Order: sequence, then C-alpha cells, then structure tokens
Amino acid sequence: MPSGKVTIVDIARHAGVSKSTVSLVLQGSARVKPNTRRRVREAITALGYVYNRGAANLRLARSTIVGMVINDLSNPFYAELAVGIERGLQGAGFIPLIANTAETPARQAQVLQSMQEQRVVGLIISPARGTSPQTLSDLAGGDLPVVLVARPVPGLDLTLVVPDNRRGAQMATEHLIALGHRRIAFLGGGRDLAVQEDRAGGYRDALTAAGLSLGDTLVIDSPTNRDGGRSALEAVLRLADPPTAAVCFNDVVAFGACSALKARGMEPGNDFAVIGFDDVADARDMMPSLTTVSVDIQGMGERAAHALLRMIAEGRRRLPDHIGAVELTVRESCGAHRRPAEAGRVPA
Amino acid sequence: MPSGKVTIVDIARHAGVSKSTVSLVLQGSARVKPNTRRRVREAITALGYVYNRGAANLRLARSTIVGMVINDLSNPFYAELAVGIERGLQGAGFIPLIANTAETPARQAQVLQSMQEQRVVGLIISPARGTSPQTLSDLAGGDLPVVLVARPVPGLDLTLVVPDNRRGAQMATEHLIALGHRRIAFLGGGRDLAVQEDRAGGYRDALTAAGLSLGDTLVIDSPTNRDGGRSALEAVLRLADPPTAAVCFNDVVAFGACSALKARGMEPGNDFAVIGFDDVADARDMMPSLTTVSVDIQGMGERAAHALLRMIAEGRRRLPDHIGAVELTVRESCGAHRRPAEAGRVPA
DNA sequence: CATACTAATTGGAACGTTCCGATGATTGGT
DNA sequence: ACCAATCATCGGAACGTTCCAATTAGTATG
Repeated sequence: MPSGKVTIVDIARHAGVSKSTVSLVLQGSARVKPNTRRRVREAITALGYVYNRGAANLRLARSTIVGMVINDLSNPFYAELAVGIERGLQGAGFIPLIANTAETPARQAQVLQSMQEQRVVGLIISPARGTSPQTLSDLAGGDLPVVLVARPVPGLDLTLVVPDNRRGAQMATEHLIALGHRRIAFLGGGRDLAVQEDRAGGYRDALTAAGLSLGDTLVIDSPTNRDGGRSALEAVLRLADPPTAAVCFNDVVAFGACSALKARGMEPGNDFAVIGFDDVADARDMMPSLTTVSVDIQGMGERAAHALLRMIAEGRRRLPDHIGAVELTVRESCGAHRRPAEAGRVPA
Repeated sequence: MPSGKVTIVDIARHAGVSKSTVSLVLQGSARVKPNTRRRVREAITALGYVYNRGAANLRLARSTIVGMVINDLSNPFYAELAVGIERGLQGAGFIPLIANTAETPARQAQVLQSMQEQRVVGLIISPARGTSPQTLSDLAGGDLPVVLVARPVPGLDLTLVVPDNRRGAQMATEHLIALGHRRIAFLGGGRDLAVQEDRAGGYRDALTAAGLSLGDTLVIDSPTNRDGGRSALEAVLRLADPPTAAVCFNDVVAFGACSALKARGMEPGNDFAVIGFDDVADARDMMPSLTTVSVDIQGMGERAAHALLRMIAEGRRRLPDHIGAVELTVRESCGAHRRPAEAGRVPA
C-alpha cells in the first residue's frame, strides 16, 4: 500500500477502466455496472487512494467548507455555541473550519482573508469586539452567505441570529427591582460591543419604567471575562453610594463579580445580588448558583447553521433575523431563594 | 468591484502583464520591477481579486492547512488546549482547521477522512475515548506528521505531548494521605482511556506505598464530564464503607463531584476532600476553590504545535515524547486550608 | 557599436478532479 | 439478422495556480 500520491488515474489503470469511470464510481453514479464498480472499489482500497477534494473543488468552482469565526473559544458560551453550530452543520456534507479570533479585529481580518482564500462556501461569524462594518460587508464582494451569530454589528445588513438581549436584561433588572433593590448596576461590556447597547438598553428601560433611572453612573464597562467582572464589581463598590445589586453583561462577568464579592467576604445573593446572562453550563453549578437569563446556546448555534445552509441551498444572501426567546432562570445569586419573605427590605 | 470569479489572468490583462508576472508578485518575488509590481498590486485591489489557495495547493501538491482534532470542545480544558495550539501555530503560515469529535470514534473517523481529503499537512489529535490504534496509524499511509496531545493511545507509536499524569495523580493522592485520609477514591474515566491508566496508576502507587491499597474497589468509572463526576461521587457514597476523599480524573469531574456533595448538604473540603486534575481557569474560582494538579494547558498546546511544525519542517515522522511537568496547587476543596491543625483527624 | 551578460517577463505544461459529447457494447423488437 | 434504442464507458478540455524554459529588454564591457 503505497502512500500519498495515488490519483484517480492510478486507480483507473489498476482497475482497467478510464478515469472518468472512476470518477463516476466516486460520485456513486448508478450508471456504472456493479461489476466494474466492485473492481474500482477494490483498486481504491488496494492502492490506499484518498480523494483530493481540493482538486475537485477547483473544477467545481466551489468548496465544501464553511467557516466559523469565533471571537473567544475559551469562553464557555462561545465554545457551546461552536458545538451547536457544528451540530447544525452535521450531515449537510459541509465541513466546518473553526477559527478563534481572540477578540482581536486584526486577527479576525487575517482569519477572514484565509477563509476566503480557501473558498469557503459560507461564513458564520461571531464578530470580535470593535469589528468595523466594512470588514464584513466587503466579504467576497458582498456575495457570500454570511450569518452573524450572538453579536450584531451596527450598520451592517447581515442575517442575524441573536438572543433577545434587550428583553433579557430588562427581565433581569425587573426581577431585582421586584426584590426591592433600588440601586442596580450594569457590569461589563462597552460601547464597542453592540450587544451591550441592547442589554444595557433593557436595563435602562426597566429602571426608567420603575422611576429608578440614575443615568449611567452605575454602568461600568469592562472586558467580558472573569477579570473584567472582578474589576467592574470592585469599581462599583468604591462609589460613594454603591449599588446593592448588579445585572452583568454575561455569565462569565457575573462569575468574576461573585468571585470579587467572596474575596471581600461578601456572599452573592445575600450581601449583594448578581444576575448573569447566557446560562452557560457552569451557571447552575456555581456556589451560590447563578441567577441568569437563559439562552438556548446550542440551539442558537444550530439555528445559525441552518440559516446558513438555507442561504447556500437557496442562493439567498439575506434571511430574516432570528431573535431567540430568553427566560429568567432564578437561582441563588439574586437572593430570591435565600429570603423570599424579606425581599422588600434587602437594600437600605 | 466585481465579485467571485476574478482570477490571476484577469489581473494580468488589467495590468498589461502575463499571468506569470502576477504570480511572481503574489509570491513577493524580488525579480519583478517595482513599477510593474505596483501596477499589478493596483489591478488586484481594483478588481477585488482573492487568491485561490486551493488551486495553488493543487499545483504545489501540498496544502497550508493543519488539522486539529479535538475530542470535546465544550470541556474548558480542551478549549484552552485548542487556543494554545492555535497560538503555537500562529505566524508559521499554516491555518488551523479545528474539528470537534464529541468523544465519538465514528465522528472522529469522518473528521479524519475529511481532513485527509483536504490534504492537511499535519495533524494534532486529542483522540476520542475508545479510539483504536489502527484508525490513527493508517493516516496517509503512516506518512503524515501527527502529534498526539493530552491523551496517548496504547499500541500507537506517535509523537506524544502529555502532562505527567502518573506523577500528578500520585502527588494528589499523597497529599490526601498526608492530610490523614485512609479511604480515598478515584473518580472518573474508564479503561478505554489511556490517561486513566496513568492517573489511576499514580493513585495506586501512592496508596500502595502508604500501605493503604484497597484493590480497585474505590475506583469508579464514569464519563469525564460534570454529570459523570456527580454520579461517580454518589456511587461511592452508597458503598458500605465510603471513602472520605477522592482524586478525580479531571477538574470537570471534580466540579461534578463537588456539586453532588453540595446537593447532599456536604461541603467539599470540610465533609469530604476533593482534588481535581488539569487546573482549568474555573478551578481557582469555584467555591470552595478546587485543589488540583496544575498543568500548563496552553503551554502544552503550544508545545504540541511546535512539535508538529518541526516535524513538518524537518520532514520527520517522530519526535521524542514530551511529558509536561505538573504541580499540586493546594486550594480549599481538599480541606488543607480549612483546618490545617486538625488535618490528622479528618477521617474517622 | 557589437557582444556578453544580467534582469525582467512570458508561454505553456502540470497538478487531480468533473463533465460534456462521443463511442462502443448490449438489448429488444420485428 | 438488422435497426434503433439504451446502457456503459471513455477521451479530453477545463478549473486557477506554479514554475521551468524560453524570450526579450536592458546594461555593462571591450
């Protein structure tokens, strides 16, 4: 069994047929006689042939690769999302090429370039912070099916699959208000993140509706990771008139916030209420468990994948946006369970 | 700016040169006159040309893709590992193709097939549970640079980059013994996982050396995820003479075990000692924080990447195995911090 | 100004597939 | 036994690059 450079022609020679026939067999054509098919198949295994998809793609002028561009694979939310997307792609005959941009627009640009050079047939992008619209709008001259997942980019007319960020943050904030909190912070994210617009927007909506608006004095920007959560919480506690509760940009930020609370000897849900966003797998298992806005993460990934597949199949460039339903999952970190009877008097 | 099908020939025509010259420019050859180079460059941007790497690869008979096959991307350990590998590959001009096998040998086989069809130039594999040696030894007729990372496969002579599993588990077990524990369980994994051989082996070594060996009555197999940890812990507590401590297959299993303890109203580190393995980012932030065997995860990924790059560059098929150093990071879940003075009397 | 170089550019074959149109083999009807 | 129709197979061009060998332009040397 020789290696490497076995081609369709070698198979043909070995089986005593033409390369066209071999090609037919490879494509599973019904037009080739069973007997011939068998001979070809035998030759294939005998010579250890492996199909050269690149060559086929060249001839066919299209590839079988779809690209997934993920801003932060080490964040469990995006890891789960990637898994969901992969599952949604499963069985459609496309192979997913995953790339991590580590939240860096420059790296993202490289990655997108690379993917275009590989002639991907479509792209699912969870854009890095600070992605400029034209980086994405220029993709293959605007002629490539692209789905934006998890994060919109303002000023960009691309098919979108996102959770209902505004509503989710609003629900979380309303819950805290109902528990009696009056000074509620919003921790994490930043103006370069469109998701933050929506989540902070929902937060403001709820506060305003309850007549509790404080401008944005309690909105603290930070990186969307654990350390960001920690520092945001510390910043907010340093204020002259500190809040008693916080809605966090996402679960990871909430984890960081909880961790900072514990480091100060405060207990999340008891001394300070924390609500996250996303409901990653860990949220349930934290101690105390994290109250959070639940998003069907894998489902969202699958939906993005299906949207892309449909765009590819139907040759469309745009599909209606999909805004995924969210719900508030009340656990311990908001304090609701700890002392349901005293909810009204938590804050001073 | 037209789209899609702009080729090198179009550029040539537009710039008034031959396609050969365009190719030269693309490769940054010094042999083309600056003036010509400029004209070509202009044509490229004017027409919105994007390089077709597939066509080039066909001609060059090699690609620029390296494959990473990961058994479970939703496990933070492997996500971090993937990030490390990606970083190690960075700047070498290869583009990483990540695929998740979801711990399924069948899926892994598909994925490997696909990658070979894409003519990857090398492979970094963290094999799925139950991977049979020949699946991997047949790769490209044994003629493809392959690095096995994080998990060895018995009976397979491939370059290996793994942490010192045996020593790590041994250290963890010794620590528990020093804290006074006499009945210590090993939770998670299974015989189809070579890593388990080593980790359970280190555990046995330590017990035997201390004269505490109990055969394998306290070795409980389980999936290597949170639920596996939960069920393993519950199983072990159901025993007639239950242990007072456990070394877990990895951190995620340890998280599950802690979660099961809490669900029973027991406190990890206080009522039962738990030690993990890997030291994923979350370990530090758990409550109680997780005592665990620290592995430089991203470093291991980078090392695997560098090994592969070297194999590719030097045309070698085998490099010496790399066994990464590990150390025990003592935090709270083992009980050492809680009551240092009483360590000797923890178990009954 | 011819010659001998060197520098810059070019045409065309090759990489491994697919697929069109053509050819050869087989079948069935009369 | 012959013709038409169908079935199976085949040859060759094409896909977009790279690179060799060949050609042309340019420059220094005598």
